[in-house]
Order: sequence, then structure tokens, then C-alpha cells
Amino acid sequence: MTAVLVIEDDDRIRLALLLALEDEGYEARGAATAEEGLRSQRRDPADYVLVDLMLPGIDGFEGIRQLRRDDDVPIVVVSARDDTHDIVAALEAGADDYVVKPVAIKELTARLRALRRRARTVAPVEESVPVLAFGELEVSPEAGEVRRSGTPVAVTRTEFRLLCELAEHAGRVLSRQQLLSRVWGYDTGDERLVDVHVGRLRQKIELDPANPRHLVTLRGLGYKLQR
Amino acid sequence: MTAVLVIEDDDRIRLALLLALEDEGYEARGAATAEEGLRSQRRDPADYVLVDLMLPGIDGFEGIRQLRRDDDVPIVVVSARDDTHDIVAALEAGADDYVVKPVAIKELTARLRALRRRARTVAPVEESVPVLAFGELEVSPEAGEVRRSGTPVAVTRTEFRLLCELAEHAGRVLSRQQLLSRVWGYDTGDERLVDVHVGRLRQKIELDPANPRHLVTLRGLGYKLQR
DNA sequence: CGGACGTATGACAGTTGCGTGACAAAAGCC
DNA sequence: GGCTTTTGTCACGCAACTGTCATACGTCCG
Repeated sequence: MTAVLVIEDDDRIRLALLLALEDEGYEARGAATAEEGLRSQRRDPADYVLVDLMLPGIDGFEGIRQLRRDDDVPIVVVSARDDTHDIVAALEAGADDYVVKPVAIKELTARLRALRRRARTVAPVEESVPVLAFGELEVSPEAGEVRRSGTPVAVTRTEFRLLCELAEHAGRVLSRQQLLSRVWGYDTGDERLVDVHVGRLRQKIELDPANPRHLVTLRGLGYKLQR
Repeated sequence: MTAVLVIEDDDRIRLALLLALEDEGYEARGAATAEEGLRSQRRDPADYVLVDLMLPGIDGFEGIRQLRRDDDVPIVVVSARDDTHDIVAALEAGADDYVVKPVAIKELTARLRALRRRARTVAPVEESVPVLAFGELEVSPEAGEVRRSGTPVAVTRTEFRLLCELAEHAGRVLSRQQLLSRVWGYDTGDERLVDVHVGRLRQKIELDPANPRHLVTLRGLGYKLQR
């Protein structure tokens, strides 16, 4: 699960953020001071850090700087202050984004997902499994994993094979026949089988399955996976 | 120099942004519509794109989506609308950041710098799909795609086959008989059928279908596709 | 000038292609 | 063995496409 660390001294706000993040399917951790947050992050790194600016002891700016010294984690400032100076200073200190309180949880998570698209490639130490990326979609044939905006998506074996086949020919049309032959090994068979599985796959990997962005139909030609 | 493309239909705002960006040492370019912006970006890619949401023709959301299909450039939405829905939708569409007008130029540039730190150094695996070009017209048989000035054009299967056939014999005349045989597999049949489909194709791919520049008729001979 | 021929275009109805939900067989999994 | 999950089949319905026709347009040539 994706973990988020919230560094915020106001207990009420911190708690509210933690609960909201958990509702959204994140593993949320809290810290009341920059020191505590830094320690937590060193001990057990989260995937994102949300940080307030006005903190007792080490303030947010300094906290960001120290965090950045040895961590590439995406940092989002969540502050009540809506001042250009603060925004610029926080971003210069190494923050990736800055939102003003009160913030809608949906906006916050959307910003986290947007950051993840960018942060993906900066995973240096992690196991080097080839990953095919299509916008917010990631397919790792080797690892047998599919992710949308970083969160794993459960697909069945057939769906996975189908997806890999399409991913490995990214941007190219594959006819139902080709898919039937490559995924199922059928030289002959009902092409509607492909439709059904594509439909099911769409339900899982597309944000709006009715308007597919990545797994698109080319009427009369076949299917194709695109960015 | 770092180039920024500003897609914004309000002349005053666009100009103000362009001037402010130039003051900050960027090379700034403007576009009044999404179509124009997409074209500009294809022709001569900028390092960042700023885009408004409310645009005539293709709106900002769709513009972002189309841009993202084949470009990894950092995109920042600059909109007057401060609504969670819009923010989430824009980020999901592929934008990297969202700021609300009016925006301080210092904040904007700070956000651009923050984005640059994250901007992908290595593009994700992406084999290029072969494309046949005829001026502003592009045909990609493998991808099942047709574009005019970079924007995708929806054509039907028969139209697509017809176009591919003509594209693969670029510059040479193909008689109605030849087309009938190669596209439809008819040894015999009504040659008017070809006319109709050529006509429909023209409506879609020619800027001025009445005066075709690429898909031309050679009276008494047949049709030909030229650049 | 006018007729003949070749081409363009709009309308229309039959057909096709595709998405979807339902369902039963098959395969895993306790 | 009983349960859940996955898989393949089917049928329905909508939307899009196709081919045909009638008509309009334009061009060539007598």
C-alpha cells in the first residue's frame, strides 16, 4: 500500500488528514514536529510526505531541506499561508507542490498521483524490473504487476497476458485474430472472446471504462494500447 | 534557453504571461487555441506548457490529453476556476500542476523549476511507430491512425484501408479498378463505390474538401495521394 | 451553346461491429 | 467436497458503417 507521512502540529488537522487519506486507500502516518517526521521517514520511508510550514522547533522550510538531503520522496506543502513568498521559498527548499488549507482530499490525492507519474523514474535502488508505462498506467510483465497511478490493480491471468501482449506492441493495432492466437494460442475461434476480456480489463485499468484512454478500440481493425 | 508555450485564448492574459515569462528569462511562445498549441508543440517542442481550461474548440482537458499522447512535457494548468472537480480532472488528464488565476509570476516560475527537478530524464520505453507523411497529413498503418496537423482524425475501416493503399503508392495514380480490387477484393463491381469513399475520406482529411490538395482526382485515370 | 460523360455529394436502409450483462462450466482454493 | 473466482459462450441492443441510388455539378468536345 502507498504510505503517506503527514507532518503537522495541529492535532485536529493532522487527524483529519490522516483519516481522509486512509479513506482514500493510503496508509497514513502522522508526526507533530519536523524532527519526529524526519526520524520516522529515516526509519521507515513513506512514499509521500505532506508537511505544514509553521511547526514548533525546526520549521517546515528547514524540515524540507533536511529531508531532501537524503530522500527523493515527493513532498507536498499543506499550509494555511497563501503568500507568494512562502510558496516560492517552500518550492525552492525542495518541495514538489504547495496547496493552501483547507484543501479538498480529492485534490490532494490527485496531486499525489500527478507527482507519482513524475517520481516513478527516480526510484534508484529499487529492483530494476522493466516497467511499461502508459500515462498513469504501468505494466510490469516480469513482476506480474499492473498499477494505475501507483496503486496496484488486480487482474486475472488471462487479462494480464492480454494486457502484456498489447503493452509489448504499444501504439500498434492488434487484430482480434492476432490476440486470439498470441494470448490464447487459438488458430481459430470466436473473436468475441477477445471483446469480453478487453471489456473486463477496461473495467479495471481505465478511469472511465466507457471512454477508454489507453486500451482503445479501432473499429474493424482491433485493439491498441496507447499512452 | 528554456522555452515555454502558453495556450490561452484571452489575448490580454496571454500577452501578460508571455511578457512576464520573458522578463524571467524564458523564451515564451503563445497560442490562442488548443489546436494551435498542439501544432506548435509538435513542430517545435517547448520545455513547458501552460494551458488554460476554457478554450474555444478543443477545451483544455482534451487538449492536455492529446498533448500527453505523445509528449512528456511538463504541463501546468493556469485557470480562473478554483473548483476541486476541475483540478482533479485536469490532473487526471495528465497535467502536472494547477494554479488559479491571477497567479504571481514568481510562484509560477518556482513551480516550473520544481517540475523540472522531476521531469523525466529517460523517456519510458517507446518504440516509434512508422508514419507516412504527406504535408500536414500523417498516416500510420501500424497504429491504425490518421492525423492532420497532429490532431487525430477519425476514419472508418474502409476509408483507412483506402488511404493506406493510396499512401503506400504515394504519388502514383491508382485506377478505380485497382482500388476496388486491392481494398475491397472485388474483381468486378461498381466503380462509383470508390468515388463515394474517396469523397467521404476527403471530407475528413482535406482542409478544403472541395479543393483537395493531397487526395486528388485524375480525370479518367483514377486517384492519387501526394504531398 | 448544348449534350455527353465523368465525378461529387446527400440521403437512406440494411448490415456489421462492438459493448454489455447473464450464465454455466471450469479451475483454484480452502 | 463445497466454496469462490475465473473463463468462455451467448444473446441483445445500440451505434456506426457500408453500399446503393438519385441528383447535382463540372468539364470536355462537337
